[in-house]
Amino acid sequence: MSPPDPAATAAWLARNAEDCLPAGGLEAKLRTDRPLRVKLGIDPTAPDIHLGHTVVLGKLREFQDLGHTVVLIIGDYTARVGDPSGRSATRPVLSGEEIDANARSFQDQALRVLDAERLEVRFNAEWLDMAMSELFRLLATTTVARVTERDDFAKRLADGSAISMLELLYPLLQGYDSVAIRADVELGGTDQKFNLLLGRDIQRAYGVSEQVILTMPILPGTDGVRRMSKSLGNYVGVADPPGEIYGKTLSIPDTALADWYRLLLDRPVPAELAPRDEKRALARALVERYWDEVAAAAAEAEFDRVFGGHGTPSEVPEVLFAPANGLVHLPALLGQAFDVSTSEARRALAQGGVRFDGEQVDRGVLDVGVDAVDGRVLQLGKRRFARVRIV
RNA sequence: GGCGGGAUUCCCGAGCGGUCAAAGGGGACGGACUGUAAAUCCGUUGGCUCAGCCUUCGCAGGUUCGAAUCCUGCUCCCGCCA
Repeated sequence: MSPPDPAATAAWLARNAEDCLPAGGLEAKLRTDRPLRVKLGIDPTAPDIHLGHTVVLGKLREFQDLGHTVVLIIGDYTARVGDPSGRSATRPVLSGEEIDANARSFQDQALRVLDAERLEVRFNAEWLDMAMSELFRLLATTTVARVTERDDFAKRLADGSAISMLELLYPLLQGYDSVAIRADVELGGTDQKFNLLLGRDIQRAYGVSEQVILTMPILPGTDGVRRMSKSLGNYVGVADPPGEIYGKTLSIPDTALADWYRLLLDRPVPAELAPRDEKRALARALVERYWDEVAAAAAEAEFDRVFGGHGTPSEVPEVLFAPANGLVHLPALLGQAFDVSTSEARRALAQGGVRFDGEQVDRGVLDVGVDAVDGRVLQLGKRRFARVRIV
């Protein structure tokens, strides 16, 4: 990338970003002709990295490849305090060990996208565990009106729902991170726009050079509607096995295809492909990225066999079953094989959702002879398989 | 400090003494269909020794033949006025 032209480089970096503010800011930073410090804050409560994260991580990687330094901030201090934003159950306070383990796991996975060179990992307990006098100084940098401008705060305020003090504080703490590490650029999803901008104000108040903010669009999850997130269960993890990445990708609605192509592969949907192949190509590309070509081809072949050809997977777990007086009680067998309740198993049977070697069990049948099941592949629905071994 | 609102099955949310395992939506699951784990349509969605039985409606008691629904006391949450 030499000799780099700052204007062109800035435009290239911002090409698929939602916002890059202030205008001309990134170009000016690049003109300083030194490695920039590019910040991303992460929350160590949910350690698994999914494709949604990779949109931002991929952008960080571009900065790295241009010679800049990525500073990953692990929000260990804030996690230790616990976020009371509603339903305390969803956000348990984590112990130090858990946070450390999560942070490590996050780093491992992040390295599937990031370059270990030019990477600095910092924990914000390093500077946030401050004296109260210093906290006061931080709090004095901003007003309530300023913070409650934030979209979601404004909305909640308007309809009379709860906002905790700590939530109000979060943007300030995040902004202080930027002061502490002297961030030149901070990345985030579009939902972070307010916090990132506030970071600039706080940096200014501390007499530090203000960061440029760059926000990336939010990747829709496998449901095609809501943002990809672990808690919504609509995510594809970068550490998922090839078959999972492939299958989950094929399950996205067609309407999400364009976003996935643009945000994950940085290219438009190939116009020459048939609708079905557009998605298969995407799924293959993603498996290749996190595994390799061999795994991608294998995942596709496996998928075609199991779902297209209604075959059984090449590898299925085995379940050992001890029949009572020569008969196999199917609800019991299903419960043992797939950890479903008896009632659930009965329902599946009543709905024709149980098969042996692909052959549907007649509805209403609850018991079968040993010979009818031993060594055969039991299937529940489309996705759960187990080879039965009578003992 | 005062006043008011609320806690329901995975989630949201109806219910206001029996017809309630509890409407509706979401999600999930199953079936059909198909180019896919897409879309669409249909069905299911507390547990069990399953035409019956058992356990659920914040917690603990009480009233009643009978309570998610009424009363009392707790616990927690939320808003408003100071």
